[in-house]
Amino acid sequence: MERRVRVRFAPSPTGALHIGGVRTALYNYLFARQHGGDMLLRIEDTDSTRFVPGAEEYILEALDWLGIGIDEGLRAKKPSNNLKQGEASNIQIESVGSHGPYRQSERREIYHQYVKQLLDSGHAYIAFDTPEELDAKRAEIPNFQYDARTRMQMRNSLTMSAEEVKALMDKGEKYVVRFKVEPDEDVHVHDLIRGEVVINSNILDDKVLYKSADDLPTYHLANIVDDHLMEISHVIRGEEWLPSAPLHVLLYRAFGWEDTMPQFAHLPLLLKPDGNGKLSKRDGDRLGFPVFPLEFHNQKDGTVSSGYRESGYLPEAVINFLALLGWHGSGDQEMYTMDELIKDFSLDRVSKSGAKFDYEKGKWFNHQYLQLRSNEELAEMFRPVLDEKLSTIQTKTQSQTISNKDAVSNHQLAKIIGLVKDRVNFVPELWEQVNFFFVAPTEYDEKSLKKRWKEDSPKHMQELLALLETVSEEDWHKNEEIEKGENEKIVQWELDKVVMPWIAEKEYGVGIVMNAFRICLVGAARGPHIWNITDILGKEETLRRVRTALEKLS
RNA sequence: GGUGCUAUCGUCUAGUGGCCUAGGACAACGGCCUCUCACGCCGUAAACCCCGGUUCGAGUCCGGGUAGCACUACCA
Repeated sequence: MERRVRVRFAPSPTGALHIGGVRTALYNYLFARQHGGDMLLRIEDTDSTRFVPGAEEYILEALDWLGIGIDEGLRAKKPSNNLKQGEASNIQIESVGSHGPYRQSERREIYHQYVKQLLDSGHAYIAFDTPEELDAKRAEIPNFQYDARTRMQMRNSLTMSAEEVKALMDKGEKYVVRFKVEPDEDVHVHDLIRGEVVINSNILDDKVLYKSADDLPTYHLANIVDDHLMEISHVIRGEEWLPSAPLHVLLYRAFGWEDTMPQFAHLPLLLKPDGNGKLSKRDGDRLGFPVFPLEFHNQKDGTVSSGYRESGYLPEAVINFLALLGWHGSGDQEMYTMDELIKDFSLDRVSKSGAKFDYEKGKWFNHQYLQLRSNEELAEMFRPVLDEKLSTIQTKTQSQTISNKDAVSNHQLAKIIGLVKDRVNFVPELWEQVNFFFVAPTEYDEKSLKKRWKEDSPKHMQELLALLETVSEEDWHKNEEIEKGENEKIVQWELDKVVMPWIAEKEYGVGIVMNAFRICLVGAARGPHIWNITDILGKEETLRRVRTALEKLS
């Protein structure tokens, strides 16, 4: 039977969406798109005590930012990519589709019906054991498990008369509904990634399916009922669910839904970069990289978690990076657009073993995608960073160290960024590369001075100053592209034609003069090509900086 | 403790019995380019967990060890 592909991402709103969860969402999305199916988003909020306000919005906004589209269920109503850092999310949530509601807390009545079905068919029973009683039992008996061996010693509807049970329920006694697992049976789970997994039912316990305390089912029941009702064809989720997959198979069987049971695929876990174990929020804090897509302000515990977006990551880089963590394409390709991923994705190319989170590679991906963005786009992204930096400097120094601050047009900024973008991994890092264009050096890098500022340098700079003063404003910026060899171009600057012959004639040495000049302009021996710098700075500012340096360094 | 999953360079991985003298990418290292720092380009180093078995032939199949991870809640 060819079934329409319908997959779901079903997070719990218990905080920020973990990067591992993002990858799960991505794989689901790629699978759905590839098969022309539906990607649903369902919120699994059956644990009312762990609900964190804002988490739902956060999840939807994160997926929206990354371009992981939702066809059905809950999704962000309008994209909001222009949030300032730290600003609370203001997204609207909309619900689309005919299989709703898509929040489990809004599906109580539906679950009642199915709990009753299991009770009536004898696949489940009511248990009155309190958490305290269970704790006592666990303390008393090592490895205690509520199952076929022990349930007849407990307080439940199997050991009590119907009248007793009814009396207790009428009295308002809290109870749970437990799944009655039949012993001595090998349960087979067919996993698309791992193949056949067999577990004996003896090791399964009688899982709680429903708790009367908050009138909500537990994950297991809600999950199976919803996946069935929502006609989910494939369940793609983290490996941590593999041990409970047999229970889920048993549930499908108990409901009589085995013929439409979804196919399972359990994804390998994302591991800590160092040592072992699952990647956690704390690893991010400890090792200094984000574990969440977006910055998150947890209203419940007051913590703030850094995000990829706020750290300067491009969504396409995060997607590419995540896609390759646990999956590999059919060839040696590393750079993938979302469309290419959709084409090439395949569950049987998902690896079985956990993947250590390699943050360095993530940086490399961002570098690659940054180069692909236009200078204008980058200028737009960098503008807020620049404004902030400049205003702090201005208030801090109280002095007018900022040259042409107000004159930085988008065009000019884009031009500057074009000179340096290939040396940064992140947009905010641009500042370290371009700061000298906006702020004249007030001090000079010691190491550079030691190596590049020689005894003769002041004399050289005096002469260079005199020479440069003779250059007309027009010639100052003049340059032309000339062919050099096969499809290689070189920019020939007019200033080069003026300065180089002078150096040659005086036999000063290009390196020593140019580096001293560079120190005057930049404050250190770094930066783009010198004539690009003089071009951006302009004649007046260039000469001013040389004079300043001469004063300070002579 | 029990159950399950997993096991190739430091890391992500390719590899589905001969194409493997084990390939690619990140990181590292070296060189080239060059007025500087980068980028880029070129190159180097770097791995089949162990022990058996099957086979003419094993990274690849099987068994056993070992190790790592996950699960073992009225959490998901």
